[in-house]
Amino acid sequence: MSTAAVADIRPYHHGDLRRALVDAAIRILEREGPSALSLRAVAREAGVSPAAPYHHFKDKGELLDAVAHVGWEALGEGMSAVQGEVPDLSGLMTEIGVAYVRFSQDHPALYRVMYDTARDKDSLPEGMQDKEDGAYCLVRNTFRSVAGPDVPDVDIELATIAAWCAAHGLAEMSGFAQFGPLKDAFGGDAGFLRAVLSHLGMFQPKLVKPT
Amino acid sequence: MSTAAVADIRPYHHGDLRRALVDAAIRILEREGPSALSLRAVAREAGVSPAAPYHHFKDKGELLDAVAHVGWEALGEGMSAVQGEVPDLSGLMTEIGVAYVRFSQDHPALYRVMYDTARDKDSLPEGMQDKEDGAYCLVRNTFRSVAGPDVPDVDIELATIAAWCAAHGLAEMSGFAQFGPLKDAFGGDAGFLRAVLSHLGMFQPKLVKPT
DNA sequence: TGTCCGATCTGGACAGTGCTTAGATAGAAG
DNA sequence: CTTCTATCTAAGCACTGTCCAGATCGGACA
Repeated sequence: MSTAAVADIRPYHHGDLRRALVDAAIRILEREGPSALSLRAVAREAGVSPAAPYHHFKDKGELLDAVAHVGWEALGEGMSAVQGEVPDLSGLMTEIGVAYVRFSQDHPALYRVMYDTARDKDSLPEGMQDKEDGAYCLVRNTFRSVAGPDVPDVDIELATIAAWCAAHGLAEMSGFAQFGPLKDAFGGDAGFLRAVLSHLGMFQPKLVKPT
Repeated sequence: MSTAAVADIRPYHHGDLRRALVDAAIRILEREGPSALSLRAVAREAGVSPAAPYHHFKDKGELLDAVAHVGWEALGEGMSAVQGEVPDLSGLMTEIGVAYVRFSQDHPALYRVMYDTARDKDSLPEGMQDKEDGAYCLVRNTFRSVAGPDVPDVDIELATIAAWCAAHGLAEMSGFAQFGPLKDAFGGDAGFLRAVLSHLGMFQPKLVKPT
């Protein structure tokens, strides 16, 4: 009878359940963390039977893949956003690193899923190196711009890998906020974070090509 | 009747079940990976009822803590072992980093558990900074030896954190071996690994105190 | 317009999980 | 030899991922 409700997203079979499930999963992730993310809970959150997801995803892993993909897109956008805000190229890499770690702090559960699903497949996350606008490409292109044209590609790739490893390690460690030396390091302004990043040679363009 | 069997570790109630459970867990971890590590599977592997572990560990998490602790001890030993093998202090940090990544490659499942159990507690892994011989202390002390006495403690700490983050990030990435640029990077000799480490300023003592 | 088809969703079931409780067992202490 | 206490088992609860038979409904085709 009340089919006229404003946002009663339940017209026929469900409209776009696949999308709704991914959204529901992210909602649970942000609200209760990764340990609460069961397939049944997602179905419950979306107001659907426990077996419904299986008509859109092969299994739970495939749902998580879709969730992770959304995460990679968001991370890529967050990293791209700082590009116009920094005047000198010298500080750009550092700010991209800050944006990366910030994302992992703002969406810790999502960030975890992004790497966990990839780990189960023994391959780098798909969304990470998507097309031209993937987050990985962004870093590599930035290195390419910062470095002179005389720097060979292999060094650019090496630098990108090193920077990515450092940022990822930093992001993981930032979760352990109670630890003495790391306390207050990742909260508030990113001063300490920038200090650690500056200790990592990769984020100083002059070190792109070490002797 | 056959109580005279050589290694029939089942004398009374079980002897030392706690230890046996941790060993069984690690065995499962190395054989089938983290996803197969259920408490019931551990009990099965140890030849004991599913409820038996609860007399030695509050819950599954506490068992994993014990497993992780064994892992941290092994990692610390692995990192310490290279100390006598490198003549110059300059290369020592790099070799410690290599030892760290190597451990994560040799025991990927155990390595994952070591960080996962810590993450649930929002604090750095306990075993990591144990006593004087913890792995973290080893790195800090090495930095202390490499750097001159004029380098303040805060910079040593900063360098240790940065190095740890970089090594951890590298260890995590080394699992994604299928990725183009990383392919062959972590296998065989550690040449590529050393190259990436050298790109990370932290592993070059001269960079301990950046301007 | 009416009928059927195929995609979508439900209800129920199965094995496996973490964990609890009540009771059995056996080593040690009296 | 009895008793006590730590250890272990059996049975069961709520939950999970996954599959299956059947219900439902939108759209295509007549």
